Amino acid sequence: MLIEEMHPATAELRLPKVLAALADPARLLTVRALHRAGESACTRLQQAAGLTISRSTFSHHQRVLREAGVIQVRVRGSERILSLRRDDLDACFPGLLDAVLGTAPEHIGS
Amino acid sequence: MLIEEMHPATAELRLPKVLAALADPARLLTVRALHRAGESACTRLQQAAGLTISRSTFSHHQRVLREAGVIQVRVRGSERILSLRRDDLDACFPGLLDAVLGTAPEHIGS
DNA sequence: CGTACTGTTCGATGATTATCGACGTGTTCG
DNA sequence: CGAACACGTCGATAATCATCGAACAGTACG
Repeated sequence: MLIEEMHPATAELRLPKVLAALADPARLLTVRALHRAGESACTRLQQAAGLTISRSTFSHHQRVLREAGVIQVRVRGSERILSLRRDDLDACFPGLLDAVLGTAPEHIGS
Repeated sequence: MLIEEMHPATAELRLPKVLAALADPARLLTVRALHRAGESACTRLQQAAGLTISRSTFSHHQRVLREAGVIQVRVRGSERILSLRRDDLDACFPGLLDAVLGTAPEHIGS
């Protein structure tokens, strides 16, 4: 059974949903790691982000980011390659992603 | 009984907490209305933001914004005057507030 | 003092969410 | 084909959260 990967159109992006997606520490680290890596498969990205959560939890976070329009997923073989929707985010929320990516580490952690 | 109003220091501001505070539609509208008004008391601000929620709920939102470091509260007579902590936010998260305030209305609503 | 106004605090409640393990599905490779 | 790998989905659980009304506290004003 092929399940269509949900990717909201650019015009459908909503700020509260994007902010909620970025507000979770695990997802925020994921996005920042994804920015450094350019693009990456799930397991590799989870390691790059330094997340020790279970795979099912990471899958959940990946879904939240995708449904908010923050990341994009494409399939390559048995892997899912994740990448930032940089252009779409910049078009809808100019400066937001840059602000999130540019924030100093001391203002990220607890 | 004087209750100390909780205002985190600038160095204590954390991005996930700020994003979570801004992620709620009511709070997002509040912040944007506060930007337009400059500063405002609770009831007036709630009206300016077009929020039809109860006063206790608005009080809750105001607390979340304050504890995240997004807004500032000072007492004037029987009123509480709310204002944005613009300089502190700009210092910790350059461009973030501008992005949130500058987002077009069609990407705010549902 | 008593009334009106402004706003907070206190449960209570229903909704959302982060997390996990178990299982299923598609892919690659021997 | 069969094993190993990469992920997603399901159901459950515990925690967090948005919301409300009722009660409370401080201020202004007659």
